Amino acid sequence: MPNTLDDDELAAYFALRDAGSRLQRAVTKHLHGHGLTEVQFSILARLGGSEEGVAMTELARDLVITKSGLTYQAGQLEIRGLVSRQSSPGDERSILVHLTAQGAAVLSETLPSHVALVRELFIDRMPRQDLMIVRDALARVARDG
Amino acid sequence: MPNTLDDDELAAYFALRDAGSRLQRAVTKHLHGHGLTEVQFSILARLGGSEEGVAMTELARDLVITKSGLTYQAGQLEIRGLVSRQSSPGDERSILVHLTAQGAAVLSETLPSHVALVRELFIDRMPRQDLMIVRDALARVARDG
DNA sequence: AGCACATAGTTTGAATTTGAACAATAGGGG
DNA sequence: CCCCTATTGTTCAAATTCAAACTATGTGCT
Repeated sequence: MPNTLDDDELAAYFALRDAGSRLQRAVTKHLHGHGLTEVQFSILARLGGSEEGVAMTELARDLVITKSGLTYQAGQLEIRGLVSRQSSPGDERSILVHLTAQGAAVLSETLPSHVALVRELFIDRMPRQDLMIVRDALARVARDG
Repeated sequence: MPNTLDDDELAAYFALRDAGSRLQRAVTKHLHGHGLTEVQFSILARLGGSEEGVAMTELARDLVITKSGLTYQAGQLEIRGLVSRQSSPGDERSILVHLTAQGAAVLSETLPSHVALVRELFIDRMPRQDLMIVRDALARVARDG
């Protein structure tokens, strides 16, 4: 394991970092047109798949953001009426975050064009076979264990 | 081009976003131990390959950050004596940023373990053949033109 | 029960990032 | 040369992010 990267390795590393940056930038710009930051959208998207609500800590872990950052953004979304927070029946410390009807409406307004953008910038730029390899390869990156 | 993503496509999208997040998080943590933010490190790394200096706008474009953000971080690095700024001989508007000797020292202290980390978390987690596919596929993501 | 430790979420203040407005220089056409 | 527009970099205020300290609740052990 030498402490240098050859040209191919360096190119792969930069490709990953640049692809992530460029895609994030494009997505951020698109979401801004819908009045959402990327973090806010990812919160709504994650809540969209859960009728029972999601606890703050789990939400922060899933979205790879800090707990304090989530507290701030959950507060912003709550002010706008897109999510609600209620303490968990089982654990008095835990707060379950839910999508409100209004939040669900914003999500379904935003999701189709978000998906179209992801398809245009990422999915449709490579053959399906390569996409599968990328999926499996990236799933192992920086994964614990 | 439907406005939904099938399971494979969704998995690939999340794999890219999550891989980027996890790798960034690990890299950020490592660099913090060397007294650098990721943006600061990327500035030093980019300057490391250029003896003539790099203009602010070009630097911001290469690193996919805003110009004002770069102004701030270049100022931080200049205060610490790691970079210097001087107006370009050719264009009076342009500012060329250079690595100082001290900046080069910090870079060469940090780079080997950074590279080792990238190798451990990314490069060494997939066969070389897949790495090449990932490199080529990601190079096309969200690329203009 | 009582104590120690772990976990959930918030608060706080500082650092960073952003977008818009701004000042200065460059370049092209009349 | 003069105007018009584009480009370069900075400044400013506001928004966001972070890490550390903090409060409150759960869990296990004795």
